[in-house]
Amino acid sequence: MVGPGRMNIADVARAAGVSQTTVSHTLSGKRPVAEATRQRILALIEELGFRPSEVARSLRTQRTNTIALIIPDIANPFYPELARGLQDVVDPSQMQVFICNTDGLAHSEADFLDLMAARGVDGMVTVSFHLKESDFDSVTKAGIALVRLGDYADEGTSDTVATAQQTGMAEATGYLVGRGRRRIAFIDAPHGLNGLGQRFDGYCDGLRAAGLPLRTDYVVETGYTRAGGRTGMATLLQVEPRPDAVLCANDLVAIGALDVLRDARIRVPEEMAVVGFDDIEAASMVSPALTTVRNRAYEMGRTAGQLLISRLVDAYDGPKRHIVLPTDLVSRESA
Amino acid sequence: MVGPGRMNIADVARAAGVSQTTVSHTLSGKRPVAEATRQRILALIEELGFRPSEVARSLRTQRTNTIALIIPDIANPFYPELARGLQDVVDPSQMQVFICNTDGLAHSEADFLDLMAARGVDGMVTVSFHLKESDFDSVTKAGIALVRLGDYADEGTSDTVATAQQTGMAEATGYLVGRGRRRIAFIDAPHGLNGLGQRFDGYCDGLRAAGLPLRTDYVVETGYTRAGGRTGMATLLQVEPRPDAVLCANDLVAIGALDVLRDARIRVPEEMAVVGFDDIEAASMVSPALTTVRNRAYEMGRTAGQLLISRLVDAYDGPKRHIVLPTDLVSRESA
DNA sequence: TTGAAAGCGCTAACAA
DNA sequence: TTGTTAGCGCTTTCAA
Repeated sequence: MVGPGRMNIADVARAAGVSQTTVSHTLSGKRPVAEATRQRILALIEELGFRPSEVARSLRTQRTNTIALIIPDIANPFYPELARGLQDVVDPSQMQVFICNTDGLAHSEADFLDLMAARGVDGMVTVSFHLKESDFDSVTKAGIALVRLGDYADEGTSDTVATAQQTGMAEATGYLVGRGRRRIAFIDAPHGLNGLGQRFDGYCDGLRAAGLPLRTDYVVETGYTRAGGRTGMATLLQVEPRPDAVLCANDLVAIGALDVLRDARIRVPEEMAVVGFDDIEAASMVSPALTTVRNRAYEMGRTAGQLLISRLVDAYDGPKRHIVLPTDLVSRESA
Repeated sequence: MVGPGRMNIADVARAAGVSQTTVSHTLSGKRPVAEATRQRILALIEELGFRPSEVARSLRTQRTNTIALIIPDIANPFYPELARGLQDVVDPSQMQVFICNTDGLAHSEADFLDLMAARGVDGMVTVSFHLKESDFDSVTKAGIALVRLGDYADEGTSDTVATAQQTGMAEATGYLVGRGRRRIAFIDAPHGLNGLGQRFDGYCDGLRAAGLPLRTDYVVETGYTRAGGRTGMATLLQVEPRPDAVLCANDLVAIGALDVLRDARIRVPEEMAVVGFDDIEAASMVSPALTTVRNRAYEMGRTAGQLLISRLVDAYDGPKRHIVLPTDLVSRESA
């Protein structure tokens, strides 16, 4: 009540003339408390402004009601949506979310896994480029619920949420073919990382379905960024014959590509169709508005949260679940 | 080592044939440990994969090394940048950040303050619309370091970081006047909330400095969103004589305004100049690229983090600091 | 309907 | 250089 630290349950108990046990049960409702006592304690709690320490509670119960969201970068426009989806779903259970930015670094991804386990989070949601199945062993062994996001070959050992990226990109390719495009290029992001080849594979599928050849000079590999898109498009403009359409690894890349096309006064979509991937908020803001493959970030976050909640709150203990969210083509102006 | 829970410091001590104290000091370095013992313990820790429980440590030390970032909505493009700035600064001190979305609801703002205090966070960074000075009493009384973001009249009682919004908007107004605009409108967001009138005040200042009258039919009030910008601009297009420039409460609103202008085939900036506020990432992506007043989200986050670190790590205990970040006009195509 | 007491896993004062 | 022990603030078993 006074003193340096906050007031604790003992202070309340003393003031109410009962034991800590009774105060605890008044708060938790896990055992009946005489109505008069209950009211007295509640009034006192209100008056004193007492809130039990979550830290102490966590130590005792071995539950922290926290979740770690381990992602490359919250400032990348895809992830805030995802984070919000997760938070909205876990919020009613009074669970708080730690957000960890790995910047896609292998070292950092592994470190956060460790750090968050040491913090005693009840669950983790991860988007990782470098971690292998076995890197999660200590996490699952510690009883931490895990949901991995993205595409993984080794689906057996944790819940996963993925997007049908390959199908989505194949559809987008087909869409361009249907619009009469034949010289379809692809601006890709670095491969060799978890699940990132899927978009490229979808592009190949789409070409194959249309009986078009895969031209290696129509495929350029850059970064995930707008700057990458600029570089990639600049490169493609050197190729003869010039492509009449380009699929991009994500929207940021596509927006970079649009920059170059605008400067070069190449009309979109007449001379060059552009298709992105993700449907970040900015996709609808640029002009021409970006035609893109919708990758439901918010839905991914929600779904991951639901998988977590089912285990942490509803005590689901069945087999691992592997959810694949559909994409859909958002047809705007750029293609 | 086995059993249901994780291994603890006692397991390590037993395996090494020393006391917990020695293990603890080997980890913390707070007291010398014989080199041979130290090596043995370190090797054992490595081998067993032991990490001390942060929860137990927090209970003992009364420090959690966590910070709460309480904001309206992480999915609003201004806040991810801010969050990242904060995280980058506190990360080296091994501090983790809880992100809380209030959606600008008074109820929710107050709840998170309470909840995060109960979680024992060492610091808080808040962006609130509704909270008054006194609402933070229990937080500061609990010894939690506090940084409030935005503009406040009651600067005395916590560290604050603000943007020179009023000046920035006045400058933007002057910029338009300098370009020959005389019929300058303003699309505003709801007032009556902390600091939100500053942008409007800056607009008034700018008009006054140029000797232009404030026309009430040139000021429309909508929401903070792109949709709000659409509504606002649609309203302004009804006014006679039609404005030749419009300042917007933020970039999202400005982008909404651009939507309407594009549909109405009104040329920007020739027939109507548009200026936003914030310089979110999308501002440079739209076309015409948005001229806007830069509100350094990342810098705000960084600065807030530095203020926190100075108190939490460097034990600064001097007077409250009130930092005002300058804005600058980012001149692009829309004005 | 209530209380006493143990213990979650650490850290740090005190003792040797 | 190391160990013993108390205790952070709760929850929960056991007992009454």
